[in-house]
Amino acid sequence: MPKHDEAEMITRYADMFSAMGTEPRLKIVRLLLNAYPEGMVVNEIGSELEIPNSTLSHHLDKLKNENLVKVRREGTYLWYSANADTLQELLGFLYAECCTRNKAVAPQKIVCCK
Amino acid sequence: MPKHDEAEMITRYADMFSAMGTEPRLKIVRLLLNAYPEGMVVNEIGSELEIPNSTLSHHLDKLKNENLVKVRREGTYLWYSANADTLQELLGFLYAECCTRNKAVAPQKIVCCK
DNA sequence: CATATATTTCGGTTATTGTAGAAATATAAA
DNA sequence: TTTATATTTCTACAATAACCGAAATATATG
Repeated sequence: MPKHDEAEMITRYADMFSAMGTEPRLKIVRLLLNAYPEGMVVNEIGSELEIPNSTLSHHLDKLKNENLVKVRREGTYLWYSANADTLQELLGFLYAECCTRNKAVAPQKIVCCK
Repeated sequence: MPKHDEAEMITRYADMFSAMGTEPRLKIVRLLLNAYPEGMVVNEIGSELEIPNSTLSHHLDKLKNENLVKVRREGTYLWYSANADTLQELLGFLYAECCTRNKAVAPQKIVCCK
């Protein structure tokens, strides 16, 4: 991989981790994974997690910027859902770093026997 | 799981993600995974990544606080190494969220065929 | 003990982020 | 068009975090 591409890659994954690196946002992602693949309406997320509208909108925006969630409009409502492709990338990155590229963690400790 | 334990768990994983959620720190973790299990001396990390001493010390402290790295002293030198147990936990958490507890991502997309 | 090297702590600045009330926009329905 | 509901944007503030030079501390060695 060319050097600047790798640098961009690191930046991108760092930004993804950062987006998940806050209690409210990690809760949002978990909630949306539970509701996968349909997702949830903003208002439902907000009342479930007790986050004010403007704050929630800000967090959703951050997650959307990192492609960790998707949005679709259905009439008046915006449905947010987890973006499985990006989560797969993130998980794949971490797995590769820990288990493949280096042998720090044994794959079977992740995949089975838990 | 009792409710407050789950809340603490979320906070803990959010903090871990946050610790990895910065370009210099993600680079440090990658570097230490490459050097696993021996690890690297602070100065070597700093010159490899071109991070000033005081800044590096600050980042290492954050990673240490989240147990993502370990330190041991050997004479004058401090050897930092990746903490495989914690990385395994983090990877396991993400895997469980995406692949087990919910079925957003298929396990085989992570483990093989990459 | 004096000196040298490794690493952290201190101090301060700047930048970023989380938070949320109030106002604005978007869509639907009456 | 008016009204109602959903969601975002605006604005501002407080808190946190990144950054790094300089000074302090720790350990080894002459």
